[in-house]
Amino acid sequence: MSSRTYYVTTPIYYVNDVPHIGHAYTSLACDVLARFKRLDGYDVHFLTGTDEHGQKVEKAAATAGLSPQQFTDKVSQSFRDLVGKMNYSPDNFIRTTEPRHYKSCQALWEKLIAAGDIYLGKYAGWYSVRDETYFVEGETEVGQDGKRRATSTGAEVEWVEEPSYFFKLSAWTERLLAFYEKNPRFIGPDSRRNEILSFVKGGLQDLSVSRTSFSWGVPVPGDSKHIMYVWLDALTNYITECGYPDTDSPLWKYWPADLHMVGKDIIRFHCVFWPAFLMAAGLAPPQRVFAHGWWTNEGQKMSKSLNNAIYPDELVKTYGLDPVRYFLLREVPFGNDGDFQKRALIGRMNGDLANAYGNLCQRVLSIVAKSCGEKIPPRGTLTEADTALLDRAKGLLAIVRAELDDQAFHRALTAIWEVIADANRYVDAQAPWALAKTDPVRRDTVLWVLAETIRRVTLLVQPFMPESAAKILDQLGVPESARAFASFDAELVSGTGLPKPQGVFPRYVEPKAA
RNA sequence: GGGCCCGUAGUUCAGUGGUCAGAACGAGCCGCUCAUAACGGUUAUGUCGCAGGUUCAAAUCCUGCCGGGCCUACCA
Repeated sequence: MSSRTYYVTTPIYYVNDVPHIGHAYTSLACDVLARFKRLDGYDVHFLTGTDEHGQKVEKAAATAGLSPQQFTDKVSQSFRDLVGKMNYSPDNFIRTTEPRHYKSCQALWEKLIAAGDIYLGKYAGWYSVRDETYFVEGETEVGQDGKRRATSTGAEVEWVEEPSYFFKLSAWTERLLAFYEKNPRFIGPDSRRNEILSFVKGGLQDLSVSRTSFSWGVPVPGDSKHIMYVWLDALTNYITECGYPDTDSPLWKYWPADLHMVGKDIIRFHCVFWPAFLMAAGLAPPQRVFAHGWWTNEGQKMSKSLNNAIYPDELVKTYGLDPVRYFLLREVPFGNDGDFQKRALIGRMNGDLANAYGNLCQRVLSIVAKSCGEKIPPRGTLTEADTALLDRAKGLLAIVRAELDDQAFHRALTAIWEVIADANRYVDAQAPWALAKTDPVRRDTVLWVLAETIRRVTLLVQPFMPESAAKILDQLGVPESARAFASFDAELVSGTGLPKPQGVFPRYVEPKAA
């Protein structure tokens, strides 16, 4: 294994929800990076899992007539199932209810206590019984009747105080700003970085990191009335996985993580609280946190009341797995919000996959099958047009590598598809079907150049569409041992026997309206 | 209220001072026939949100306005 490690994580998903397209999207992005880095020779660790503590879970379990543990066992499984359905390749699936995680959280807690960054205080605020939540003063207003209510929900609130441990976040403002300054790539995209910066510059308040109002959580060491704040608990999963507190663990080599992929809603926890916790405990913060955007459904926000959430299994069933994977990362600049449109998905599926890429493979491979004895044709002298196309294909690896290091999936794919378009132009310009009669030697060379171009393109497609890419590489006679990027420059060998070509990307035809 | 971002062809977007403002998809026309009726060539479409200003020169910088989005702490 390579000494270059790459540790990428999804957020751990909160089990009070069934997996929808948002979860699928985050994990997909991580999966593509993990697969790419493995092919590129890194020692990769890809982690996903579920966050299983908190009041909502405790309540939902009670409603379902289950113990919290039974309840989370059940819901956690639906996220585990998503891994298979979407063909993700995590190295592990962590759950915050695992004993090793309790140990890790408590060890971190004790470190923070020892460092003087956690103290016992009082948590006070405007509590709404109906909403079961606290509001800060600014989120409430006093009505005509003299009663104070939460502005957002309209529920009456009362002043409540409870003992709570606090993390001295206020003391970290300057150190965090210095950290962001020194690590300009810590937060992506830039728009989010700006938001975090202005948030932190506004000054930080101490953070309540324990609760006494419910019990489904990690107990605070030495004070069993308290359980840990779910975010302190949840974030810690990233180091639990690496063996914390045992820094001699074989997995500790992966820390600090190269990338925490998150949705834009949880960026603050990852970019402010998490590095502060880690630095306070004397641990290195992650290298980078990237926040992607949200999907809307045909222009509308997805919500429970509209009942318009998009579920990955339904998409996969209708359109196939790889087209969905491709669409999600190609359609929208990663980091922006995106609108999910059926029409757009079908357009990508038919235009980019079936017509451009699939048909390119098919038209080339079928001539090879018919005219070259089902073998990789011999390669003759290369013309300028040949080397021009081959050079563009060769250059793709460096481009895709750079784009993916910026999480610019859409740009990586655009670059690959430009070469596919070049290849289609090249087919028309060279017209191998005409060369069959006039110059079969030249025809063979043209076909070799095309097959070789498809090989390079397809190696790079692997992380995005693993199954489809594998089928194409099979049809090109590329052995599995030659599919990592170490073999990127190992050109096709003339004379290699080939199987019968078969279409890999079917066109999508709308079923007759019911 | 404060802060950040956006408004460019039918659609999605690229373009941060300087050739006639670009791409993709969609549309029209032409070509090809190897291929999943796929592929290639070509044409057309824009008061670059509005109004001022700076400059030899602005989609690109500044100001104001209109429209839209996001952030503004313990509820994941």
